[in-house]
Amino acid sequence: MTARDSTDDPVFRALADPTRRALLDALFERDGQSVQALCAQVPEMTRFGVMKHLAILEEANLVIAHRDGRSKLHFLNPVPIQQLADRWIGKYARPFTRALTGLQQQLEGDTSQETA
Amino acid sequence: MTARDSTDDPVFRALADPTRRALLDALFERDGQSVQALCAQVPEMTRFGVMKHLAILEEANLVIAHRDGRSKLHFLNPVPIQQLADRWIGKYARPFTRALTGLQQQLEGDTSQETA
DNA sequence: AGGATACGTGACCATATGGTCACATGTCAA
DNA sequence: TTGACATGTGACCATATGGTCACGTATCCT
Repeated sequence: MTARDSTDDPVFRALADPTRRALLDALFERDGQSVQALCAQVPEMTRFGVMKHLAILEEANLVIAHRDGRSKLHFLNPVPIQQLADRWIGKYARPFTRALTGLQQQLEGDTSQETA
Repeated sequence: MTARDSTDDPVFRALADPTRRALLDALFERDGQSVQALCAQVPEMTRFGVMKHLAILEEANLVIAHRDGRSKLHFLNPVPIQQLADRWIGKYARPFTRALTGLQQQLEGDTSQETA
């Protein structure tokens, strides 16, 4: 339920491809790269493939780009990943917290675990 | 580079589907559910579809399952998500840290930003 | 102006993916 | 031991996805 109508679905999907993650890594190393510069870092693929991946990253708002003269510069936007970490991954990546909330629920007499 | 030969690619791919995330959520709410119980929480899909998704989650090690009599019980395994958070997402979800390292590089006279 | 450079678009193809079904297997309980 | 129940398998199909290409447009430099 919470996961299906979530707005960060495009982010999850964008991150699912290793080439796209490689592009993010490249931008992490050096921000504001052009299409060409990014192509050079993914040599096993043509420019068109890279451009498609960049478009997907842009749609997921993971990359922000603007033209500068005849080249287009790409900048990494960490905000969606931040949000993912905050409102989804953190939920699973904190079994510690989870154990605590579970304990707290028991102490407070919460019986939601028993329904169905 | 770092992202492409990464071993948590199956985890990323598994998380890319909203149905799969919904299944994880369901297991988060109540652990150790059978296929049937999980099917009941994804009513828009047949049992076979759910089983396929569960298989993918198992392959990604996000779900651990074992048979119990004539039913198969599924348990959430948060470890892969933990690792994802630790060695990938945290890198982007800490612009604070990043700003600091960037500043440090500048202070140390690091010129890697200028190459190409 | 004119050529070289850099990016954009649409068509196109192969394959991966999501989903369903008929059928088979294993398990419990009367 | 029979039947109902719960899961497993393989084939199968439609579409989404990843990738390439021919061609077009915008920009810079001389």
